[in-house]
Amino acid sequence: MLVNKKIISRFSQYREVLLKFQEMGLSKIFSNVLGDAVGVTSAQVRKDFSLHGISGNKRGGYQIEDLLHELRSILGKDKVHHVVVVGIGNLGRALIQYTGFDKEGIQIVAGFDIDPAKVNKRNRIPVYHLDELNKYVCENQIQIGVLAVPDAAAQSVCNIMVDSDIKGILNFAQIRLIAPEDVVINSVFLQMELENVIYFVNAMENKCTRCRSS
Amino acid sequence: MLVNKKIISRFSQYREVLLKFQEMGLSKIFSNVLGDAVGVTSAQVRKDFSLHGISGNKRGGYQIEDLLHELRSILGKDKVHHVVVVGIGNLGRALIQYTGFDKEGIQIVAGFDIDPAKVNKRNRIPVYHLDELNKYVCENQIQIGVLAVPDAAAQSVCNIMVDSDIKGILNFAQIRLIAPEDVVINSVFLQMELENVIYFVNAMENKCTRCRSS
DNA sequence: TAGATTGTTAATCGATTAACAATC
DNA sequence: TAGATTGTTAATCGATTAACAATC
Repeated sequence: MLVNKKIISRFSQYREVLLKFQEMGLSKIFSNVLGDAVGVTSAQVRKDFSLHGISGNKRGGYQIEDLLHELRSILGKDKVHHVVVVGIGNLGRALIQYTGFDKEGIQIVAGFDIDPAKVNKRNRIPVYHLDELNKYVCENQIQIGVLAVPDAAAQSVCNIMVDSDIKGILNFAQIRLIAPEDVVINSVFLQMELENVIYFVNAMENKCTRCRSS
Repeated sequence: MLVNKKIISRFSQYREVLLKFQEMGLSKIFSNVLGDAVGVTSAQVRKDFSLHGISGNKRGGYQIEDLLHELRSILGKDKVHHVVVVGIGNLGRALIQYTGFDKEGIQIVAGFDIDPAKVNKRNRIPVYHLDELNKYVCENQIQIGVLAVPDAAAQSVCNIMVDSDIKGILNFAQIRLIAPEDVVINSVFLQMELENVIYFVNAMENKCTRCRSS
């Protein structure tokens, strides 16, 4: 499934800004103000909203409360989302220990690993053996999973997750996962992100050298 | 600085595929074969290469060795890049413990934290106090840093990094960092990536419900 | 009403792709 | 030479933006 990350990232930002405006006591907002705050044009704001069936008043702009209500539901913040983390290596452990997701309605409820030594059911967030994933996911109706296993194991673990009826995977392995059409896969390639920085630092350096010498 | 992530991610993939082809004993490759392997058109491949001054032979395709040589230098793999990690929380610790970067010429050489309790100079990768960042970066001519501190501290730590003459930052804090034009900033918003998955799983579910009911 | 803002259509922009002349 | 592939130009596509009619 192909995802348009940009629009959802804009919605996240609209929401953040609107929450701040609301805190400041404002009740309505115009597309150009919101656009400025987020760094997009007013047309973009209006189009984003209109495509999602959100309408304002021709004269009075948009009601912040209405917008936030719609954004809550668009972004799925109207319910708590339970997430499992599969692969309790350094990254997986970091994710289950991070407590910042909770306030955004994302709750990491369990970890899974193939290594029995990592199993620990008495943690704040329990870690189970991978064999228990299917049962746990079914019983707790989990839809979202984070995949943080080594590259070599990623596809087979992905298959297990898909079989367990997980519908969305945030993948940290450096491979393109293959999954059915109806499963959402979003991959974060950390090494590539770092390589990106290196590439552009290099590129910039070369440009400057050229500038100086010319 | 605005980065075109797509092209560099394609270059990374070209490189991976070419390494495999080379291992299989091939010495030349056509744009359509490489394109197929990476999932892009042959025109894309040729354009990417020609824009970077890489040329092939009208009849004989591209020499794999030449391509790899160019890609090495484009991707900065012709030298080892030293990277520091600032902020040794869960994520920062995961990054300095991860050993997979090394084989790609990326070497994490030190961590920094404001908490004296996290300082430990006898680790495989030593952790110093943030106050020592400036000195360390100058002495070791570090250009690249990973920023993994809490959101509230991110901008001020970013400033410290920029002052120390770090030229590229991989940022994990959920804020838009402000930095001089000549500093490359690449941000990974993990929470947003997870929200993305949630959004599209929701969207897909609604679509299916609608399909079924209609 | 006059003025201002939305909602939407048409124009623009950038990136990708198709097509084909050049040429090995 | 005939055939095949590059390198590049023109066409296409999707996303963003400008512009403006509708209307509060």
